[in-house]
Amino acid sequence: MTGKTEKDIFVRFLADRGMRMTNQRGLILDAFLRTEKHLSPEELYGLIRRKDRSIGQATVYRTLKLLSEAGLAREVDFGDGVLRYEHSYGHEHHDHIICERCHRNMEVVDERIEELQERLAKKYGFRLTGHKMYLYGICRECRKKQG
Amino acid sequence: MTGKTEKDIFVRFLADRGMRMTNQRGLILDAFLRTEKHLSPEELYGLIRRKDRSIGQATVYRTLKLLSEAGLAREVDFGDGVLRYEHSYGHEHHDHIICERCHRNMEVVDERIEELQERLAKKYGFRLTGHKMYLYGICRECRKKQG
DNA sequence: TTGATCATGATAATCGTTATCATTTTCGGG
DNA sequence: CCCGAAAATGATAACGATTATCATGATCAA
Ligand SMILES: [Mn+2]
Ligand SMILES: [Mn+2]
Ligand SMILES: [Zn+2]
Ligand SMILES: [Zn+2]
Repeated sequence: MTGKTEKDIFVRFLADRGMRMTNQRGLILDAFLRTEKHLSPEELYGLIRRKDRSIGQATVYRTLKLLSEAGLAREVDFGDGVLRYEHSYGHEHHDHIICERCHRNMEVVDERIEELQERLAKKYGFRLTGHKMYLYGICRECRKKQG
Repeated sequence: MTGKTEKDIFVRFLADRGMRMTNQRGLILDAFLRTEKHLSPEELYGLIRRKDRSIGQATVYRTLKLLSEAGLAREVDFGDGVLRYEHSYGHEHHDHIICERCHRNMEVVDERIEELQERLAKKYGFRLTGHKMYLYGICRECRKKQG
């Protein structure tokens, strides 16, 4: 039952802060969970709009921010000026590799890199709290097509 | 004589594209080279303005973009919505570690990480063309001040 | 039921950046 | 030098993503 646990978490998160679960927040959470992609608020707004014409885009922005704080979503910044969100609950940390031609992207992890990042930070006197790593390249398919 | 070689490079870069070295471009390049910092266009604009009240900010934006293409500057995106530029000529690639409290930042490199990134990309069928890695943490000074 | 609180959607505002365009500067022949 | 094409500039408008504002509507607990 996808979404059951997540909805519970969200409801609790909201309650803890004196906020309410609403119809709109439910719709947005559902649509978000149903879509296994890195979604921009605009994209999600477009999806939901097809079901409910009355929803406002401000609410989508607001709710995605809330989902992030609740630990259900995670912000992803590919560096193209648009913020995207990915599932966070039950999805381990990972980094991304993005094709510069077709923008196809994959999720990758390398434990050795993670470990070395930790050490690197320590070496410079920092307590590491997080990191962003984006690899840019040309994917196999695009290389086949031309050079 | 800081700036001599860089100016030559810029002049040649411009000439190759049928563009001209101008007074403004010279001023901007000088101020950029004189400042050893990650500079936003606004900051640079502020600096130059103190010397020449007549300069336009559009010219600063335009020129920084040109300097990037000429290989003299490099864009840096700390993820706070402002694009910054750093020296590129004679400055090897490096990554950054940023304090989330005071925004102090350091330049760091780990050859083992660079190597592993290369392999990771290959493993997923990508030819790596570049990467962005930003480590976020709390610096020593900030940890001393409070927790 | 009823007021207090919270959420919503439309819209204005913000902010960094880019586009537009009239004006100025530059440059290479005459 | 002087000219006209080409390029550059600066003021300003426009842009796109996001956030703030605010009047209206929904929800809650007593
Ligand atoms: Mn992802
Ligand atoms: Mn740097
Ligand atoms: Zn591709
Ligand atoms: Zn600090």
